[in-house]
Amino acid sequence: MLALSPSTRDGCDGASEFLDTSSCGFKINMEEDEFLDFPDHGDLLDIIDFDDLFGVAGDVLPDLEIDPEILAGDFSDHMNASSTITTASDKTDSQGETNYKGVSGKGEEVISKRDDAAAETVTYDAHTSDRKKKYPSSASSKNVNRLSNNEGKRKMKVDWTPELHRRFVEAVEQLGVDKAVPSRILELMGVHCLTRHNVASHLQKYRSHRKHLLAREAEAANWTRKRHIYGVDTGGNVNGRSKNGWLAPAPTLGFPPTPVAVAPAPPVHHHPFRPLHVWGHPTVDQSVMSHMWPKHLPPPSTAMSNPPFWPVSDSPYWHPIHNGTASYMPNTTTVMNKHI
DNA sequence: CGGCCAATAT
DNA sequence: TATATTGGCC
Repeated sequence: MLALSPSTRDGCDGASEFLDTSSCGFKINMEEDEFLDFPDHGDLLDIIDFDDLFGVAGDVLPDLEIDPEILAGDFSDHMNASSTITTASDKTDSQGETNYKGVSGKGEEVISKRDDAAAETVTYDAHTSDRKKKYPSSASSKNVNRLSNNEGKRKMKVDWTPELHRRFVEAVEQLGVDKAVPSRILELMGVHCLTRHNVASHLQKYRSHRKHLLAREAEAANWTRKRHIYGVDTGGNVNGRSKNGWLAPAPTLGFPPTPVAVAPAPPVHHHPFRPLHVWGHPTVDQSVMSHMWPKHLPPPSTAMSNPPFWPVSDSPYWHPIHNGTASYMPNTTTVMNKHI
């Protein structure tokens, strides 16, 4: 816990300062500290700022099946502690993606998933902020925390927090998925803490996920189509591939055409919520969403549209972005269901 | 510099 | 065991 780093310099500090504030939201975990672990206790909780989360969450909650109790009960406790957290403060600044809260909406995550919460929350670490100050200036932004035991092994593990990832995605979008290269991305992101390698790897992963998603999407489309054509239903097939919740209609991408999505998958049925993860979309989606639902600030199902999540297990934040260059067509994503 | 593969840690 | 992230190599 104390590893915060009095010195705070990993190389990150200086660098990202000017970026925008948000940049700093990321954090790095110390090697493997226990920080992340959320014991049941709630140490983390203390750290975390549910406040923000919940604040917004309110909207979402209703949709979700979260137990209010839990939230209320546990959280309240934390809250006090959370005072420090400034989670939102720092990062929220960004375009207003305040969706973090939305996250909480997920509900499940909050409670059980430590990953997300942890990640995010931790990210902002109260301590850090505290001591470091959240100014955009330098400190705050470290994605990387180095944990050095006394020894000084500063291994930093980059935590690709939602924020960070978001930035990453933005950059990629701007560049165009095809053209996005590590160095550029890095520049765009403005986060100097990261190394080319880091980005490259992430990029790789990102691409990979994207590919998967697209593939999945296509597949789904085909199936649906087939079904439609043949009039046969696949029955419960549902393709057994669902690692975690792949089949679940991702908010992000959902099925494209899905003409008849209705009867497709029996097995999955309508569970309260599919898997627990979420698929957040970084930016684009949001934009899109906004367009779609201009009236209400909060989109219909906010629950899904939260970017805050993590790579909990599958494809949390990886979403398909087409090149952001000019088109924001969510083609795949977003909107597909409308016609249903 | 960019990408991929392999290794390691969680 | 699966996944995420890092490091190294081409």
